Amino acid sequence: MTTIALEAPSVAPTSGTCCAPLVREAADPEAAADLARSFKALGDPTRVRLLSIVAAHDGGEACVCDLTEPVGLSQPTVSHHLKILVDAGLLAREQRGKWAYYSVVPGSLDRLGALLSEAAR
Amino acid sequence: MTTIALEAPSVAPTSGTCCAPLVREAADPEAAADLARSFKALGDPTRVRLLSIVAAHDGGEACVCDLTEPVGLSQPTVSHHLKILVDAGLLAREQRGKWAYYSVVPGSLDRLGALLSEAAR
DNA sequence: GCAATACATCGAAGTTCTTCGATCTGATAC
DNA sequence: GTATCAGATCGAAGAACTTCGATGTATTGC
Repeated sequence: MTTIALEAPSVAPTSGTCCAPLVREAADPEAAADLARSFKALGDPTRVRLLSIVAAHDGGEACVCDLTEPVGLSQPTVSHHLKILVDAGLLAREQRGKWAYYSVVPGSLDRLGALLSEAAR
Repeated sequence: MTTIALEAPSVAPTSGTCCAPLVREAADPEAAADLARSFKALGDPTRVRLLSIVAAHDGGEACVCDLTEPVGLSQPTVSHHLKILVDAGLLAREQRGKWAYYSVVPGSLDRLGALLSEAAR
């Protein structure tokens, strides 16, 4: 029998749930919703690119003005996507002066990846 | 500098791309779209639950009739979600008699998880 | 104080997604 | 053959998402 314990994100700052089963018996709806929220944040090409660009940027951080041109979208749209990534716990935002610096939350992608790999066993 | 090579899914049956960078320099749009497609399939609570239930089911497979009641949705809706999971390369479909049996594609979740974990380094 | 810059927030328009009932396709059984 | 059952496919209705220009909010600089 496939007994796979997939932890809930805990990636999301607001998420209190932890260690909920994904593929144990029948993944309770709440844990499934938590997981889906995290994956939905990665389910848009623009957001994957933003994550990528931020991670590859000097110092591992970038401000909005660094990001609008590479993805070819307006500033409000980029801000919107960044907010979604922050809410998902994948990016961190730090205001310094009039700039907002975004960086990848250490371990956040790793944690999501571990959930999937663990689920596959 | 954060130099993260994130391979393209290759999880999707139709996907020909492989070994595209996610967070190397600025994730090319095509690779980002490929990745986003895979994650979008996991970006819905119902689909996470379906995946979970299938994996936890006896023999690691289940037919549609086993799935409608647990998720509390109509048969067309469940079929629709299953198709999305199959298209994403996460589930396999096998017709036996008048039943269609769905099972988790071995290694598919693992592969996605590895992409994320690798991207986190 | 005022002007300018960086960014967030606010509608609104267009698109996509989720869901359903109704219908169609195959396979089994008679 | 016909009836029945499992499941896919087909619109359609409603919700959610993506995107934008316009506006609001801080912060810097004069």
